[in-house]
Amino acid sequence: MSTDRRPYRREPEEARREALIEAALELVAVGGPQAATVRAIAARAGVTPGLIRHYFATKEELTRAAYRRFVQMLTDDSAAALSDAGPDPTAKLAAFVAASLRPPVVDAHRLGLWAGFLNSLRSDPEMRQIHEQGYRAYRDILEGLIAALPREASPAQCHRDAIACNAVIDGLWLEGSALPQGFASGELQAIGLAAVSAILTIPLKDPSA
Amino acid sequence: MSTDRRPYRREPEEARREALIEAALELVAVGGPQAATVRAIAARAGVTPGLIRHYFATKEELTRAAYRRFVQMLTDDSAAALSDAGPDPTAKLAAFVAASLRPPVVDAHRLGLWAGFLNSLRSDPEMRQIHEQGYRAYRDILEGLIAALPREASPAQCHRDAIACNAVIDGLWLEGSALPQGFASGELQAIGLAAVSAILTIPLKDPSA
DNA sequence: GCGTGAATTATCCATTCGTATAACAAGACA
DNA sequence: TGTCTTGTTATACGAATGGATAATTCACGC
Repeated sequence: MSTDRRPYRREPEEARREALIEAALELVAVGGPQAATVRAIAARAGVTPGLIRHYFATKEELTRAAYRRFVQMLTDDSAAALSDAGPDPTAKLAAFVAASLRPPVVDAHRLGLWAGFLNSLRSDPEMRQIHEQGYRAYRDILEGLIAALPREASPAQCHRDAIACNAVIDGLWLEGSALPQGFASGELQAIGLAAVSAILTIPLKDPSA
Repeated sequence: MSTDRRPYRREPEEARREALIEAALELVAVGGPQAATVRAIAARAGVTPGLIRHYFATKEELTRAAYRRFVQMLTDDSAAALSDAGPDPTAKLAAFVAASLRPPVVDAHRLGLWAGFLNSLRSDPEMRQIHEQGYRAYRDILEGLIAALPREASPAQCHRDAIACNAVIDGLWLEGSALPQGFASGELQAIGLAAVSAILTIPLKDPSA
């Protein structure tokens, strides 16, 4: 009597890793880290729990891979917004700000992911390294855009302005993601562009207008 | 033969509840929600795990009580800053902004707490209610301060300005808490005050200067 | 076609989780 | 001093956790 064993298909390594990472991200986004158990991840990826250990030595390693992919996702979205804009520095900055304040960047799931991973940063140095790398990259892009603007400002002033603009964007992102129905369509972008314009004393045209 | 049972002292109900809530908050702040197990909370509060169920019907109830206390803490700090300032609206707003951008409001533990509770908000409606209550209170205070400023601005404009200023504060709070060594002493407050001044087109004096 | 290596499943294990319940002792009141 | 209430500890239980290992079956090279 052959026992009825679950049928399966062999998949290339990259596809399986990707599916597991994707499943882990979805679970963390919705239910926090404690929802992303080995069994839940496997179920969502359509495999059995044991397979995870075949691709990742430990659950922590899968978590790190998932976080790496999350950070990558963030920077990819930023880069996409930049390449879509024209060569004008002012237009580039406006496009960057606006893209950061609408979906898919503004999204409850992303906020959940971000919060879910946050406390892992304290305990795991490797996670912290992944994090800081992504954060610096984002702020450097913003500082570069600000420095390229046609205005009189010292490098130190540009640095301070970048911090402030980054804060506006982060704060609006936070609130827009946490209370999705709290803002009208386009409201976040309009407020963000106006605030950045005020901080930099340079008018920014809404690229979507 | 009397077994050597752990000696103990009876405490008033409020003290015990408080100690358990405090222990739960500390654990969430440092290690995230998954660190706040019933056993860990009891150990940190200096009692045995069973006692928790004597004061809280379920762990979820303890979690809610802890979150309630956390939100209370936030609003208390804001209120304290307001009462310390003089009657001048401009000075009040400056004090409010500055207080929100220095310890103990800016603090890695607070950020950890906030993130730790965030994903519980989606699943638990009662938690969400506690949350929204606190959030509205905070933003209403800010909007009231802005509306009282000596300047020409419609209520709608005040509302938009409040959102933007709130975003700046939240964003700076976020970054200052996440990277404690990333900013010089007073830098966050200076940047925040400058940004709020620019958004509201009204000069704000640094209250600490 | 057919072995053969490896991807995948199945099963098991020790630990820890939240919760339930019983035993005990501390302190108030007589 | 003695009794009674109840705050507190101790112990146990079932479920779920991450991890380890053995059993299988898919798919590719020959």
